[in-house]
Amino acid sequence: MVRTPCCDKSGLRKGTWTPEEDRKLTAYVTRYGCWNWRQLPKFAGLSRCGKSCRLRWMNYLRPNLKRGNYTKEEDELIIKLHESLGNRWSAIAAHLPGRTDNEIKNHWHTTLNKSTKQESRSGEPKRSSKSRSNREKNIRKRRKEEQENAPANPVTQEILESSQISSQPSPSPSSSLSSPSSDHQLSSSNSTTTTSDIHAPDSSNSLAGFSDIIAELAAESGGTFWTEPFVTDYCNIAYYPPSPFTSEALLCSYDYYDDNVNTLLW
DNA sequence: AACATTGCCAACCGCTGTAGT
DNA sequence: TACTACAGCGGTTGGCAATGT
Repeated sequence: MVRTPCCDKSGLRKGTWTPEEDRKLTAYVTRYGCWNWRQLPKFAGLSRCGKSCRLRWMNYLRPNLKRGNYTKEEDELIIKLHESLGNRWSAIAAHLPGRTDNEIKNHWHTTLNKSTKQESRSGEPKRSSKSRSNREKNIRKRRKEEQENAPANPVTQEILESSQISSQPSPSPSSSLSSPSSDHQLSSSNSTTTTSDIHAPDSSNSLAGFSDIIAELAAESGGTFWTEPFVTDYCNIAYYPPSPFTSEALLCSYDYYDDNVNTLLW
């Protein structure tokens, strides 16, 4: 993960998502769906690439995501599925509602992989893949520090690089493992997303009286209020700007959110 | 107390498959 | 058929907290 708050060449933000960015993305996707990840950040007022937005939504902001400890049953299921499916994490995730492929993958590499290896070769001095990767990580770290501290002499640089032991694993035939799109049951991204696909806020919620608040906020925030999704600090109300599909702005309640999203938003 | 190592996991990168033209 | 754009996948990275020395 690249957490350092920085911008890439094209001015797009990278690294950790801020609560404000989360709010904007959540507000936009829940209202309009992910009709086009590439274009979405522009309309949602985010300085992120579409890919990053998609990942953030799928792995963290999406409603009904299960977070926290894995149950024994889940662990057993993952191990079993991994035996039959291999590293097809999205296919495995399809069997565990509320869990994302990324989360399962992390869990596998940090916990399950270790325990399965321990079982398969007990007696042998154990060296988990994780600790190996950590050693490699430290080597990389030191190497990086050395390079940063090293004088910018191209010859020295070349010698350093040529003496490096590659810590990169050999390329795996990941392409052969790529799952067909039919596996992607969790996919919420396609251009034909309908309003019923979207967890649309319940418009029956009474919002009378909030228009004044919104008008006030609009005055306070200047022009940006009308160009970005906005979540008020006062109540479970979000303001949505016009989308590419509708010219009407909308006020919506967040009451339908599950605990995860509520925690994030409030 | 200070430093080193390990574990966790969010996020990025590069590649592939698919759909549209 | 070839090309392009996009979504999605799996591998990898690296920040940070916890733990060990």
